[in-house]
Amino acid sequence: MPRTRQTAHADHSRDRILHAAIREFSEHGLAGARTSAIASAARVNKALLYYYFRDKEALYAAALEEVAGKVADDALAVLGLDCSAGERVLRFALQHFDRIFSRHGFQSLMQQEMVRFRTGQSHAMRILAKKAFEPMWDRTLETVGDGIRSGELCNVDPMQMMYTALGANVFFFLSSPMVRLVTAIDPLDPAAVAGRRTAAIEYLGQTIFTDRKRGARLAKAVLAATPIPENAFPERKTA
Amino acid sequence: MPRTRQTAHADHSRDRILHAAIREFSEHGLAGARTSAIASAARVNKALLYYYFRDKEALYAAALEEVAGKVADDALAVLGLDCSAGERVLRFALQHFDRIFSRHGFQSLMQQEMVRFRTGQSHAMRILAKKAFEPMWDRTLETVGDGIRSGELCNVDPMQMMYTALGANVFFFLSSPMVRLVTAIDPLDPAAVAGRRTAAIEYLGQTIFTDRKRGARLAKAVLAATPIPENAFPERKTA
DNA sequence: TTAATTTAACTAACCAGTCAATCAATGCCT
DNA sequence: AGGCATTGATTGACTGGTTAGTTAAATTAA
Repeated sequence: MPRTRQTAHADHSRDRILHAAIREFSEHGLAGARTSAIASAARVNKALLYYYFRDKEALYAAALEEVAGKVADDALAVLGLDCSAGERVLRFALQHFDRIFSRHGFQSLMQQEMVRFRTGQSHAMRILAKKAFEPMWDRTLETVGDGIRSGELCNVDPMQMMYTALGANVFFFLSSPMVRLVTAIDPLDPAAVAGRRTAAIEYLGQTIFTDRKRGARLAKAVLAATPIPENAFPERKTA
Repeated sequence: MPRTRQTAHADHSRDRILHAAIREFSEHGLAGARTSAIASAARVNKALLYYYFRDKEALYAAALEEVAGKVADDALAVLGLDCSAGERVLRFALQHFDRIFSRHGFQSLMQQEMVRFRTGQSHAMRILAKKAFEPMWDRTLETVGDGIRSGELCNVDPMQMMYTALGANVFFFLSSPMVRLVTAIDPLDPAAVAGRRTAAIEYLGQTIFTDRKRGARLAKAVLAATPIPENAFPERKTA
């Protein structure tokens, strides 16, 4: 069907709502988010939210889906790269780090949803799992498996490997507010982030490859080839 | 001041409220928690909450403080044990794992608070940092430093070591709802938890000690000496 | 009696969600 | 071309239910 100028403009509104929602939900959670805040951030009347989305929860689900979709697309692109399995794993971990840094709202949303899901009140998550995480997961295990079979990677349980690799990334950002309060260091200072980024990937390189030298070399190469992305989703100034 | 039977009973009510609050807040967050739900879970009239606590936020702060205090006490006890620095670090990491498992509410509460703090709307956190986390943190760095100086532990940045060790624990539990949906495995099944617990500590033993054999041996010993605790805070049955 | 503890009943504010009305393109008819 | 109905997009004003927080009275222990 042909896009008229009107429906194009409408899409634009819908989009602004969705992105305002991602921000608001990631900062305040489902219960804490205010629909009026979303509307005004999107520069739109509150009733318009209900024109495009059934209710608050549907908007929340749409926000989650948008985020998960982007994450999965990015990840699949990296895992489909034309390089060795080991390098793909390194790039995957690096992308994971960079995403949490540059789009912290995404991570925040997912984390909150995990907690909500755990307490047995989330339906959205099932959809996300099928649509975004399952393909990503399968592809990751496949890649690690390839690496092990070819002898490039150490023969350890791929799942345990992922816990270590991704857990360190998540925890670094998760703990940063507390670390900033307790120590004199600000872990989110650009230099500190860059340092941790390098440390995490080099550490992974030295840990998962059978040939440690090669792992270290690859880690350095991947880091050199991948600049730190801009923070696309900066914290809002506190009023 | 002498404890009368009346004030003892009062403390009991206050205590029930506090623990009901920990549960409710950890499951629903500050905004999602309902004061009436807390009151009825504590088998108490809602007005009593406001007799003991100024308002919802004060109750939330008290819940956080209670949790952080317990965590810090437990941790300091382990770090003060009469054994080698390396063993203390292993025990510390194991205790961290066991705490997240057996008192998931604690972890959930802390995580939510980190997000809240990050968006610049938390005052409670500053108090926690000084009261609970700073002593714990100092003591941990001290212990790792001792281990390095005595040659027992590898000379790596203690902070990076902690990110790896604790991050893996947090991430294992954080990701479990998603893993359960995506794979056929339930990571929270007792056997799976026990497996991950062993893997995490043995991995740490093999990674941070200069003498890997000794690290592996110590890890096994510590695991053997520490039974998995009961889940003191089981998930509520979903209605 | 007195002071600490506990409650039933109430209120004020807030907030998700609705509705009727308006606005702006698009196409149609003559 | 110019009016005119149609359809989609958007809004201001409203409401009903929920929930944090209050109050004044009742209960209990010492």
